[in-house]
Amino acid sequence: MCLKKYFTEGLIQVAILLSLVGVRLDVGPYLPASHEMILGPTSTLTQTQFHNQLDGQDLHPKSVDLDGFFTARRLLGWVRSLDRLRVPSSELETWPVRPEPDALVVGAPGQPATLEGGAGGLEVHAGDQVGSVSRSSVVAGSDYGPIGEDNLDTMVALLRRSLEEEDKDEDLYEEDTDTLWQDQSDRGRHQWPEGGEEELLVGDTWREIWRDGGPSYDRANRELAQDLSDQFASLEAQSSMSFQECLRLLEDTFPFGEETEPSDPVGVDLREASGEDPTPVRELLLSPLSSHGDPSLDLEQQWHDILAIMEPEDMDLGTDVMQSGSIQSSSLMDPVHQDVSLQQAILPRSSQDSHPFNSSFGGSVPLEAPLQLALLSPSSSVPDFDLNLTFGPSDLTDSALSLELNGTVGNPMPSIQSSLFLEEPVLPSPLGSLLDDALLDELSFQDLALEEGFNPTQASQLEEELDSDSGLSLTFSHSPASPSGSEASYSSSSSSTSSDSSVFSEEGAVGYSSDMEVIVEREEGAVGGYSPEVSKMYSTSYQKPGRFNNLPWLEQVGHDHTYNQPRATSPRQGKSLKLPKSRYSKPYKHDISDKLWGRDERRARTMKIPFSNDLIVNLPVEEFNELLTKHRLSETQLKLIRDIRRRGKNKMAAQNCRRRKLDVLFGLEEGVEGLCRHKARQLKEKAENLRSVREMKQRLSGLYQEVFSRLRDEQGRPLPATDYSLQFGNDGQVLLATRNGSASEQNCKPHKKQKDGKK
DNA sequence: GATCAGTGTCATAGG
DNA sequence: CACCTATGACACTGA
Repeated sequence: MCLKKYFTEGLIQVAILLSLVGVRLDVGPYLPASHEMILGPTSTLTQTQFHNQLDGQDLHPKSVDLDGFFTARRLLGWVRSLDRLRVPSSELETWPVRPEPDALVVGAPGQPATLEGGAGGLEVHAGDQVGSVSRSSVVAGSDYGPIGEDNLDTMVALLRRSLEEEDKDEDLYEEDTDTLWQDQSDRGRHQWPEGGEEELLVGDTWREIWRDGGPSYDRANRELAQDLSDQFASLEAQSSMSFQECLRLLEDTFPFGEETEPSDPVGVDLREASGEDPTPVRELLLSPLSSHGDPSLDLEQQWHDILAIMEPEDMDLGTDVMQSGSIQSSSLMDPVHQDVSLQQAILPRSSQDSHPFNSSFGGSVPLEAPLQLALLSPSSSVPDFDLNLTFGPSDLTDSALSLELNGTVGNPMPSIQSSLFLEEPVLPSPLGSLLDDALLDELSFQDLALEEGFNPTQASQLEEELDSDSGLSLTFSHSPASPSGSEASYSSSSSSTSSDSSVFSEEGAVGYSSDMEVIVEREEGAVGGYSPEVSKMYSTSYQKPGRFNNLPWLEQVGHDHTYNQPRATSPRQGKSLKLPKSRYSKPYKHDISDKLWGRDERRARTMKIPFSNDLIVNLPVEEFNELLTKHRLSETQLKLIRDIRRRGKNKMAAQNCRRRKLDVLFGLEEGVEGLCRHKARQLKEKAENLRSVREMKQRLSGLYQEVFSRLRDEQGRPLPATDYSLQFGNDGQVLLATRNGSASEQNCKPHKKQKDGKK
């Protein structure tokens, strides 16, 4: 686990570095599944996983894993956000490196070692000790402005310092890794592509590293640090850098071809590192293609090596994808398409479960993947080796998460930009549209919206996770480590309820079974004992494709647990009414029976019932009776079977009932929303009408004044509007009335003519 | 320890 | 009348 963790951290560092150079990448597939990171590799067999659908972001807010969840979520989101992180080359130009003689923490003048919030854009922490390996983390924060030279200095120095400290622990580390290396080198040997004489030097170098084990690998790490320093130094030396140059730097960085003196304890003098010509050796060791051949081929090879570094166990996979041309060299070389996604290059994956934090960390991750490979499965967990670039993720801050908020040119789904990355929360529809209508109204319908109780804050709070899990649950009913709902509660409570947990008796069908049942279950679970012919016999009338009629302990595997998820097809999705965290969110016919077989399954096994509970519950009554008659069953068994059937059917009925309840509630909610929308529309209409009336009044007032200005009394003097008023008769006549109420017919017709003329 | 949501189960009504 | 479904009520469990 430690090594795995370190590998992940190293991967993060690689991601950071690649991103800093401007290469868009996504290392998501290489990270362990999020729930695995949080709960450990065995989490698929824990109940927490069952309830906390992390990939679906359905973690219960009361979960004790929440902290870890958010930490991992933040970290994962950050790393995946690197997919969108592209530092323009012009920004790289502003990264001069000034050599610092003292390696440790030499922040900017007057700044502490930790440069959080400093003028520079790099945040460097040193000396985080985890186990025996020192770690340092480099965090680029968009809020910090351009990366300052001092900070870069610090980072480079810390890189070296980190490796120095690592040397101190080298003995321990090597001792720990010797065995691993043996294993890894064996595996890695098989997975290196056979290139014969034409193999690139970088491949050879790494092959040696793999074969030689830890020491060489440490050297490689040191060389990597050395190279990084060199690259940063050369960045300083270059006043401008094209993307291709950045790529070349990247290529130079990752071959690890140099062989430093073992006696040189990592801490190569920074001046030397940032010296004038750090590259000759590396150039000598670079692959012939890299310097002479087709640059695209070379780049592919570099990626190939990077893949080998990152995922030696999946080397063949990377090779396959590489060969399939998923890395478009042309696009790599195209400055416009420089955001090459490592994920795209390596393996496509489904949009759902491979992006557990999709909705929270932006939709920039490619969603078009048609293929899902099993990189996230425990069996293909990250290799047990340490990249030794030991940037720690523990120092990642939220500010770092705000990296590259808007620079997502290649974002295929910008609309799903995470609220975490956006200043303004994305309003869910239809509230969002409602607000849109309101806010866009020139009559300041924001007030209206607020009056309606819709404000952006509330609306954003209504935002809800969209994901659902894969629909596949790995809850094994026979596994003691797979509590899986009621069975879990039962198992865990069986000891506490041992008082009434006597061995299955006549009342066993309704009572609680004992610990012995658990034992029986464990022992018999692998046996199953359901005669296949039974299933075959009744398969014509009762067929549930994909079910395991004769392997009841496998029935748990294929169950659809998406009932725990919000209704994906509902327009209510992502809205209020927090009620439905239940299975009733989808039609629940005969394909349920999730967790049905908790107690009853155990009882049935204890009583040696020769067919599955699935059959018992779901067979038509005729076939059910036929089934009973074809087996010699005791009264106790028959009673249990009938109880199982009754309970199973009632359970389904209850679930349907609850689902209907929720449907009613959802319908009401939708009705309320519709009424709200209607009300908003009406209010908007009303406001428009008021505006229209106001406008007409103004026009009328203007006309009124104009008419008055033309009126004259008998002496030809203008009539004061304060003394007279115009009144309009029903017949269209216009009367001039005095303010005291007495109207006069004075100048009636001329006035009318005037008025009409004005019209 | 209280509270809550989810779930299973029972009793009962009704189709 | 048997069977099934629906639903209220209650208990249990984990969070």
